[in-house]
Amino acid sequence: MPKYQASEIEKKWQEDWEKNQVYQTNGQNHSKPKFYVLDMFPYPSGSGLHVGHPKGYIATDIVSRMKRQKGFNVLHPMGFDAFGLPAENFALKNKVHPRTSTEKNIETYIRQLKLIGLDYDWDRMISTIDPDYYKWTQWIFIKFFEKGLAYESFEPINWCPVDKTGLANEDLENGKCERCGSLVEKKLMRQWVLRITDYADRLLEDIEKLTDWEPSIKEMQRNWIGRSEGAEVNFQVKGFNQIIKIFTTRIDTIFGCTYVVLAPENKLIEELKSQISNWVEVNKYIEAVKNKSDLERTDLNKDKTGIILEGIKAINPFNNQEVDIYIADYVLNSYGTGAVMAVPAHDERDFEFATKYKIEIKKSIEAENQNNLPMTLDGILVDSGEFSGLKSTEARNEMIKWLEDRELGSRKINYKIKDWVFSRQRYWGEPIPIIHCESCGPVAVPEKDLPVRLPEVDQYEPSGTGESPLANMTDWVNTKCPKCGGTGKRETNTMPQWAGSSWYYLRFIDPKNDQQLVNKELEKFWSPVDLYVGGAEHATRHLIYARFWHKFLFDIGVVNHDEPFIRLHHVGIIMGEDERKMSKRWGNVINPDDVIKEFGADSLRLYEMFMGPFEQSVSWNTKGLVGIKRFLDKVFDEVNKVAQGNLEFDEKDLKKALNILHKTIQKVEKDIEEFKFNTAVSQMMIFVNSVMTLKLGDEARIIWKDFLKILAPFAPHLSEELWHLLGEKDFIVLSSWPKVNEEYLMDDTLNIVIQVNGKLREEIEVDKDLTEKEIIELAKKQENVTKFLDQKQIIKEIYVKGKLISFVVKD
RNA sequence: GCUGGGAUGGCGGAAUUGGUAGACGCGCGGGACUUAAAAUCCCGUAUCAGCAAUGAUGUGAGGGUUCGAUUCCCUCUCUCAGCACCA
Repeated sequence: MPKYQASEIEKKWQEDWEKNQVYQTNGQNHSKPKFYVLDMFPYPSGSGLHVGHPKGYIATDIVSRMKRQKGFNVLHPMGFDAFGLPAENFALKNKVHPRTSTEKNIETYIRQLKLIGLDYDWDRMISTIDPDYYKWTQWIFIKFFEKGLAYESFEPINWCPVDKTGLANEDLENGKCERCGSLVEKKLMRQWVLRITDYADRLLEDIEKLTDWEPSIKEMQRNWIGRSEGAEVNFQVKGFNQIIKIFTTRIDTIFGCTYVVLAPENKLIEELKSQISNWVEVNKYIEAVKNKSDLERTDLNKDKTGIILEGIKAINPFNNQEVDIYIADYVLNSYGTGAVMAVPAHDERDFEFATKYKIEIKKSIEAENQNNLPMTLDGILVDSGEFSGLKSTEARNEMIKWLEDRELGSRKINYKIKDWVFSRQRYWGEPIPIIHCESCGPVAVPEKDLPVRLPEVDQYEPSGTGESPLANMTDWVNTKCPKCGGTGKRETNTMPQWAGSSWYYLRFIDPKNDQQLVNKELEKFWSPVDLYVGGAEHATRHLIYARFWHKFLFDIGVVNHDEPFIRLHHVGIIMGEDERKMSKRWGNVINPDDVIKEFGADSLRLYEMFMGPFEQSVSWNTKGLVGIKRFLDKVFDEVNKVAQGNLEFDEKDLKKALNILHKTIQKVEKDIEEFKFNTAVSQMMIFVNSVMTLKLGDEARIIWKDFLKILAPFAPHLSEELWHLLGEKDFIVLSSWPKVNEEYLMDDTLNIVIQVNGKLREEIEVDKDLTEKEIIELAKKQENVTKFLDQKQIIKEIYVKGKLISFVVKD
């Protein structure tokens, strides 16, 4: 008998599949239903793939193969997100041009991915660094610019001193740079910003439409967008024209307001400067705050600090009471109006501050059994003038109406999400297609001049001055204004890593189109992406950005749907054998190439699916692979026996085999749909363990062929080999998925469990045609049941059809 | 602090309209084959008592609903992830 030689088999079929182009998507065939399944494309780092990376790719591969077998026109493409910091830093470190190193890395990735036997249509591969690709990234930017959604801003932004670039809010983790972990500084600089806040409401509301997304990811997005409903209230500065606008979600507590706080960066302070009698001290405080890092400022454990503005008072519009004005760094300038009304009795932060600075604490809400201050729950208003006695919820509506009638404020919704800081002071990114003209201001590069190619430079290290390395390229920078023909300078900032990935899924539909971003008819057929799989770390980054761009493209008529991804699954991380994240630093990285060499790609695929629930993180365990290899060995040996023929036959066994086969088809199909790959694999093991003991004669060929068809998405190479061994000429990967025959699913007998007072006492096997009455009578006769029924009164008999009988007895 | 998950044998994990807890795999114990080893095959494997039949206990802790709870409700502990002075 031959032995299962994975590497030979895999090489042979990979070459054969490629030669016959079995995985090429026919983009024009719209007669079959479509299925677009997509992996979050990787950025090709220098260290290549480790075994954790392909887990999600294997899952989508299995789904796409099953869908193909079920008659769908499948689109399953792969590409590379090749711009951005990691690629550039790798290149800097290794003293090569980023393009050279990136292209080399892409080659490595493709080689590794091909070894795994994934069914990508490589003809559609895209790379974000390809000028034919980033032409359209730039085109989208210009559309944003034309619609006023891309604008220049001069506000202070997050600046990473190590990576030497500005960052978006989404690029931070606990006040540190998500890439390199350095403390982020505030830096005042010119930057391009995308007005994502204009879409905040739609991004939030449409989460409801994403019924096939995991709830956890949706919740993260909701929190990130952070909508809060409240009111803006005008507090006039006594005796002056200036108005302090504050934002609050708890206007019902306003009669308890005893002071007002401005953020140290609030521009109003400069206007009030001349009225502030202790300006010297105040200015000192503001300077001190400026020198603090963001992390110091936002440290929750620290004491709250602030300073009173002497000489001025604010007036509470509801009761005309004069209250003190403070500045304090616990108020953020970047949220709401950068000013708050402080109600120490009903807000923890205000309470802490008021206690420290001995400010009056005035109660205006009462709730049952809540006597301790601060009391932050809703309740009944007290000492609140005409609003006393109202419930908080009612009061909020009434009081906003009151304000609006008098034009002293209005209903207001605020979001935590900030506009997207979109420029990077780095070399390796898409140039922002803008020309600055002395007379016209910033002007978009005309569409016919796209792409604006990233020039080749010798020095691409970041300058650290806030200028992009491109600024030194005078030949490139100096140009003509497309509008007036006068002298112009090119924008030298580049786009962030996230730009290219915010729309790439559209390009796969029509990757070679140089006339438009995507053909609208093709887009209509293929969009949206039916299944999208990738890491959970993208929940509030890539996935929000991509939804934002997609909605914009929808608004300008480029796409036909307003959400890009119908169904989303996140893949759980594979940890090292030491239960730490796989990393060079820990020396626990496992390379798929090595695993494939030793066990074969099919074993790797099956093992990664069998390890545990798909979404959960699990540790790698090489011993676990042994079990999978044994399983595939068994399949190989059994089918070889079947191929040799001369097997014994038993009619009863055939019935059993058909029963287990069809149960397996049904379960595997359902499990793949539900992303429960681990139980699909166990079911296939159950099938093999039981069928290998049966006498099936020549019928075995039929049984095993059907089984190979459902094994094929998991272990395509082995299945293909054995399929041909059983005499088939066409490819199994193009065969049709077996249909479940209900007739074979029926069992002849039922196992009925008998309980007495809820305790399991006996199990009986009965004919499936017996009536309820007959089964109960039979149950009562069982020795181990009579034992417990004896001398007792049966007060209840419960029968769960086909499953269980429960007697309830009393002495 | 807020939000969302999770806790089941020695290990990874199964079990959903409340109905046989521990499927499948690893590991471990015993046996067969072998001069021997590996591989392979067979049997066993939650805990306690028992030769066994069987009985008792058992799904993070405590309570509740129910004939019956890993599953539903209440209280709590631990843990993972995301956000975090967002007014």
